Amino acid sequence: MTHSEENYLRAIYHLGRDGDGYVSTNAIADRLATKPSSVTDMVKKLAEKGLLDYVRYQGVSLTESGENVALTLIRKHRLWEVFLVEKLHFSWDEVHEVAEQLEHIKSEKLIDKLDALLQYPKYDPHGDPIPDKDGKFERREKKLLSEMNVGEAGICVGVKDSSATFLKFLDRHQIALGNNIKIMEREEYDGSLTLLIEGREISISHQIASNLYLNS
Amino acid sequence: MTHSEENYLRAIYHLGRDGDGYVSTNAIADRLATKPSSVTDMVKKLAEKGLLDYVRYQGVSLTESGENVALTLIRKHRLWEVFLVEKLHFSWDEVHEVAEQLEHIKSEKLIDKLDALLQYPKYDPHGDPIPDKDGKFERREKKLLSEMNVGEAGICVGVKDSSATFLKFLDRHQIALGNNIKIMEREEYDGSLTLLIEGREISISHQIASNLYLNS
DNA sequence: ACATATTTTTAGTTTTGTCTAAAAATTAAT
DNA sequence: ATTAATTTTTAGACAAAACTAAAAATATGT
Repeated sequence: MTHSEENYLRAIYHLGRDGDGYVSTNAIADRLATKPSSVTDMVKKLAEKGLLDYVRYQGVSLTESGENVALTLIRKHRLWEVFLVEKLHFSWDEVHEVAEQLEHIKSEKLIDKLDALLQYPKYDPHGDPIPDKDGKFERREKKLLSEMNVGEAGICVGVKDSSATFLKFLDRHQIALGNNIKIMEREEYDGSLTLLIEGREISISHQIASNLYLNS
Repeated sequence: MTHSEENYLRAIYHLGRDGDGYVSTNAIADRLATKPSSVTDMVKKLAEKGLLDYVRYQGVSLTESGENVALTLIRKHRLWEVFLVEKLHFSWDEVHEVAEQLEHIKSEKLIDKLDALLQYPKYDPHGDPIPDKDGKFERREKKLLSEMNVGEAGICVGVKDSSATFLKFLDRHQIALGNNIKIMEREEYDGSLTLLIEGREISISHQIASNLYLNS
């Protein structure tokens, strides 16, 4: 399994999550910043290896073994992210890039020991669940802040967009996972919300609200 | 800088250490388990980039910038080895393989933070010195056990051979870095030694003795 | 339904790092 | 010193993963 093949599988897994499972060539190309023709080539190779189901002009979906590989990668990626934040004091907007490299290190023992060092975390720094050795993970109940009603409250448990720009925005506005958030008001005109976060009152746009998850 | 290029530079650094600095094509090929013709190609490329001095049919030596790259890699490799032993409880014979992968991770911040987490160690688990950010390291005074005289004593500070087989041998015979060792007797016939290690008496062959360093 | 637009695939290149086989240079031996 | 052995380099090929440009299939709009 090469780095490149692994990157494809992880991308296809993520793209399949928010869809019916079938992923288009263009979608993969976009996500990996590559050309559709390159995707076609790679997708054929992965299908050969039994990691993908592929029908020409239709798209691909992960086979069971493909999904297993993807879940192992995601496990590694997210464990490394926890390590970087907890042990090396990286901020949550800096970890993705480095974890993307670390996830390709091949050593089962390494990842199991790392898991133990971190005391078997269930969620990464962005609130995403970490699969266990068998690829199982808790699918936590959560809902988008933008879809909640005035008066409701909850704990911030995740972000939908985990780009560095968004995460830095949250830092600047002192919004963090674990914060207690209550919706005080919704502006009809633009959908912006007034929130009570850990005692402070703050106003955020609809765009921001649609990228924050609260528990439910 | 690709993984492969980095591997060549590190290999050339190590081969240059125990020699006059000039390294032969075959020596590199052997160390990297590749063919001499491949080495010639790569060596040309690295010379193009100003990392090596290369004269056809003569061999190569690192330029200053080549040596800097090599020292950075060695720094990363050895820091990761310390991490694996200290934090993840790997044994010293298991770390090399994994560190060989980890040393290629590109993130200056990562390595500085790791250095801090480990409290700026000066030596790796095999007693080899860890270069600092500027590539400087202490060249510790040490001598081979095989070259010491009966009656002399010292602390075990390093191994010359750091292959897994040798390290496991030392484990089995309870010989570890930091141990106090005194030479009790030398057998003239085969050069084997009787040692007093931390109170225990033990006999080792010349081969073993010529791969153990004591301080001096 | 038909023409047009979009998506996907094919065909043919490129780059990187490797290889084999053969040629050239260097080193060793008698 | 000339031949033989070894080392190193060249030349040509290959696999992986990407690309461009053009062709084929699918989807869309009126």
